[in-house]
Amino acid sequence: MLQLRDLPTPGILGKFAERYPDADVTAIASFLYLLRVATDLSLALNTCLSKHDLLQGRWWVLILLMREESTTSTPSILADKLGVTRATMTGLLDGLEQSGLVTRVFAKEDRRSVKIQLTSAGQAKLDVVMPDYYRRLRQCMQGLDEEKRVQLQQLLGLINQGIPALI
Amino acid sequence: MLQLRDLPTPGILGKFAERYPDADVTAIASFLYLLRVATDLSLALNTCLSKHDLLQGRWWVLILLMREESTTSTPSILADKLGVTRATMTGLLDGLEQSGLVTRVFAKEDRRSVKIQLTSAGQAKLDVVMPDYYRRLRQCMQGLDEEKRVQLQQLLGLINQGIPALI
DNA sequence: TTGAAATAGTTAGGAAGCTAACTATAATGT
DNA sequence: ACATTATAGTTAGCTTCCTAACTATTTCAA
Repeated sequence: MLQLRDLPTPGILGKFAERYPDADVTAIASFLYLLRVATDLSLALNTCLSKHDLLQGRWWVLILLMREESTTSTPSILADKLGVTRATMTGLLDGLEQSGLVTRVFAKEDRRSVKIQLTSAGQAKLDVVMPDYYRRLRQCMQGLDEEKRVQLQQLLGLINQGIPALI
Repeated sequence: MLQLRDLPTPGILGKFAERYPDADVTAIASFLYLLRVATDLSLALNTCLSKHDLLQGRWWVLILLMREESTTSTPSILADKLGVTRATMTGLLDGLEQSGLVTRVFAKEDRRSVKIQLTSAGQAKLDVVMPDYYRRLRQCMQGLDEEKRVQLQQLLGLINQGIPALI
């Protein structure tokens, strides 16, 4: 995502704002810091997951399956929910199937389709990973009380509304 | 980064919190929403940049060069500032050099080293891209007044302090 | 009812990141 | 002085994402 380690100093922002009058320095600073913190969170999450032989893509697939009453879904639904292409989902499922965490079951009602089923090994994997992840996340966020968490979500909501303007 | 489109509903979070008592539902919701908004911002930024035949990696390199008084740097310094490996930087610079936006100049004082120089075409590219980017970013962030921007940065700072606990 | 269009999943090939190994040069320490 | 170590940059091969093209099946419409 945002690899940039070297966020602009006020001095640099000022210099750029001089050449480019459209620059809104506090908007830029907030935007870059948001991307930076989110990137660091995502990297930390990956580090945490890789201790359990998982990365975000495969981990999310397991969680999406566990959300279902039947612990079952299809590649295309999973792809939509995860925001990846079906081609990418094929690869993720290949990996998970090889590790024995999910199985492909051919559907009878629509022979184009495949059901993806969380295996007991997959559920067992989640039962190890999730408590670890939740414990760490609780610690990570303990600096924000409930009020601040609500505040943060409101501010993020405002930015979210602005995203279409960026495209 | 976070591809997940389908953020957990309160109901799903409750179900998971039942099975995994370590879950802190407001922490999880804030964390996921932060990752989600940041991901959407990053995707939107890429969309904006790709209209100018750039992606984030190469664009940041141009900006880092422009920050320098001499519009000059070296691959390893650029790699450090961008948070990528030197191998990745080699690839980015290959692309930028092919497009004529930077040049490699062999250094006399240390013959292991190469100076990377922003070309006038590179500067011209920035002079087109940056105003567009700044204009869009201003619009995107206009829902937050100065006070809210400060608040956001403070909240992000608190989360940032917690990141080591996640690793 | 059968030809066209839509849908599910996979495969092939490309982009951009990574690590590890390599070459060349410089710095260091005995 | 010269062997060792460190540094600068590149190359090679891996991963994981993407798009586009493909196969198989189902749906729809004249």
